[in-house]
Amino acid sequence: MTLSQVANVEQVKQVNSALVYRLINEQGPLSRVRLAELSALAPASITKLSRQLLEAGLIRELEESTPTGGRPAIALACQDETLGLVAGRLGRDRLQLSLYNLKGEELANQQWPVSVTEQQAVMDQLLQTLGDFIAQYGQRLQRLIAVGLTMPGLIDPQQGMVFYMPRYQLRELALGPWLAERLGLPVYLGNDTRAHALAEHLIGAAQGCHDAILVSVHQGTGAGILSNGRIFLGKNSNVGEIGHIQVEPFGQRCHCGNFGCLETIVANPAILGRTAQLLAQGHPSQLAADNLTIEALCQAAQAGDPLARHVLEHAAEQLGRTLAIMVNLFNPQKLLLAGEIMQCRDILWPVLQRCIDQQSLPSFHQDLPIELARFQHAGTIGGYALIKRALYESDLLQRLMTPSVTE
Amino acid sequence: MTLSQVANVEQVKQVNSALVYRLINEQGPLSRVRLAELSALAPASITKLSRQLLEAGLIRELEESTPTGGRPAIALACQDETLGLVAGRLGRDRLQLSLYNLKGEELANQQWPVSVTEQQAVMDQLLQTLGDFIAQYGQRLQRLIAVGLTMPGLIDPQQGMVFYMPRYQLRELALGPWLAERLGLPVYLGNDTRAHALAEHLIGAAQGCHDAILVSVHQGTGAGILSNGRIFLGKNSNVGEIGHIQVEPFGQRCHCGNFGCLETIVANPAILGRTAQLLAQGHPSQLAADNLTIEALCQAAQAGDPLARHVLEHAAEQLGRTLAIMVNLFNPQKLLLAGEIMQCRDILWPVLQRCIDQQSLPSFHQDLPIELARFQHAGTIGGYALIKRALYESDLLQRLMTPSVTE
DNA sequence: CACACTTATTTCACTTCGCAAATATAGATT
DNA sequence: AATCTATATTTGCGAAGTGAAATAAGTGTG
Repeated sequence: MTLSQVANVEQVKQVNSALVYRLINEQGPLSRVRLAELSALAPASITKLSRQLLEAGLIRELEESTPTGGRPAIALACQDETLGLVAGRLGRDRLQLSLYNLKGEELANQQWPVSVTEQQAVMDQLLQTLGDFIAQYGQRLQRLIAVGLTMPGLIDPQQGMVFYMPRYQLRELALGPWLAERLGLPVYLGNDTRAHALAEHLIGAAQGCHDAILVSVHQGTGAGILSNGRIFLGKNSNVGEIGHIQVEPFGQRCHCGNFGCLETIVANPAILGRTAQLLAQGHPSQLAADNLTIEALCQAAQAGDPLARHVLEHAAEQLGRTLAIMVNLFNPQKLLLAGEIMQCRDILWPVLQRCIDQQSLPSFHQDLPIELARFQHAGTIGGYALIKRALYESDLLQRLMTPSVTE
Repeated sequence: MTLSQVANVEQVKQVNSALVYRLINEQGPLSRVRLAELSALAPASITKLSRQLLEAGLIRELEESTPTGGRPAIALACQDETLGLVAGRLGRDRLQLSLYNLKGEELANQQWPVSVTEQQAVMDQLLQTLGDFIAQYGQRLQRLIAVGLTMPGLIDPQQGMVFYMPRYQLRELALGPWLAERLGLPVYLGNDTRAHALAEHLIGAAQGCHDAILVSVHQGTGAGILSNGRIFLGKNSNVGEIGHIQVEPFGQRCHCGNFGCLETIVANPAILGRTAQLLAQGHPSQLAADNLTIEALCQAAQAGDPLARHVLEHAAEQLGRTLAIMVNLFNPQKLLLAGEIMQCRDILWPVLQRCIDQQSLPSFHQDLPIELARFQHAGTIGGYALIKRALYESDLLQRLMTPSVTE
């Protein structure tokens, strides 16, 4: 049962080079002296570490010298325009792929419908499409370092394994290693909402925020919980499936079998369903029953339509209760919300705020901002975040610094 | 903002010596070879580390030789009978102190009423009592290594600070350092319920269980959440105050100001209050209104008294909902329950089980045992757990291994 | 009883880490 | 041109873990 987190001397270097790399990345171009200050490492160590990062092509020296009294500092910056990655999201009916440089700029993107629903077929299409995409766009970068792939489903990011994704009948499939071997690139897998939260942490609205919660409302409702700068995953790596928290003991039956799950009230289909139902009952509204979309609903609500407002406020009420519980249980510094309905901020926010204020501990909700997420769709940015994190956490970085054995 | 978790070579040793110490502690007497296998360290390293632990008097060599074909192995065991600690709990109206050896055996215990309610007076009484207790019982051990003190209140264990404990008007008080300086011993502080959960993890019902939740129902309701072998504390170190999760939107007013908090239904005073109320309304019961205790309630319930059963089942229903939410949000491997009402296991468990089964994700509640905690009162064992953890996490261990500067 | 055999532990030479101090560097200042 | 100053690098050191070899301490065997 050996819980050995044994440490050895090499790991020290791994941790420190990752730290230096992260500092350069996050705090802009830095001189070696400044790095030494920030990292609390000795200048000599910075010299050694930065040399290796330079040799690996992960950072570069800038030319411009800042005018100080003495020897000009050489600023170190990340080599983040010529290095990049392929990020993908395998959604319920489409596959999106993007090429990012490490800076986070999207250099190319494309998407394809996925009509197959059987395991091997999906795997084949995924591999084929990825291969083609890399062949087509790969040379826009000097070097492609990895592939980050996200999907709505239960994922074990450690093993690169898809535990369960019903849409394509995936079950305990070691997709990561399978792709990695065939593509000749490291492949990182993750749940899309959790990866989205990570993206908010790294380059979005949760920057500098070690404890935050992202709630994303689309077809379902999911959350990504940042705790101490890390995604909280729990025993099975899948904490955040808040859609099936029961909020109405005698509520509607959910497809999961239980009653009154959050997803039966707060999720696009549920919201539209309830709207349609109320319309059919003859409640007055400017909405047309035949072309009901979230977009239309939001516009109507903002225009003052009582039915639209009512539906959204009802959803906000239950979402707010769930948020309040999460605030009590995770004590975050910030709440982020994503999803089409969030454009009705003016309608939703007051309800959410009231719920949280009334239903969570004062010391937990004081100064707790509720904000729009920077990325409103989980998209491919989550895949980018997976790779960025891997660089920061030294496993991928180490791979890039040791000239690989295979090539 | 320097997030520097910079690593240096010394830390490697700290981590490894803590690992070796922990292995010896948890996996019984071990030979050096076996330790090398378990820890994945080289035998040479084990020799060096174990020598230092021996010199510090933290472990000892056993005499008995096991009959193998070759040179007999020297078993290393923890020096856990002659080393010990003082553990205390500062409750709402009393102070309990115990002397434990490192094995966890209680060698002495005593308690005192605390009638003062003002900050300096409590501090003085605490210091005085601790000093006397140590003077009286300290020599039962070869060495007293630390003091572990728990209390119901908001604690910052890192700083040894009491954020907030209304009973004694404590607020942002650096009690740990204050006591440590005067007692000449390291003092560790912690919230009692969280420390209780830690005790369950280290020597109680959650041994070998990296993810578990303890819910304790006494005057209030609190939880200790073990995640990945550590107590989950959140940003302010106080995650687990579940008593103020709203479970009944239109419920009773709670002393915290909100309505329908869990504590207005599930907590000894709430349960007794509701019982009294129903009795007053004339509901038939064998209970006497004038001498209502949890003990009496439980006995009545087990004897089949309908009112007592009803009250307990109602509480279980709300507790179950809360547990289900926590299961969804933390994905534990085990649930532990503590408190006097838990003696009515036969009545409570089925309700809790049903709630969890109906209101949490199947993959999260499959094979999720609900058990009685080993320790039913938060007592002084939490203080013992704080010290034990400090030993395992290398900060206290390191202090014991370097012959201290002060003496 | 001497000898081989087996297993456990220690020793020793080696590499790596980070570190402190000394040294080199490159531009600004005088 | 000499000096100043902040920056970067080199050097030598101590401490970490490691692997191989040496040593220790028993058991079995002829």
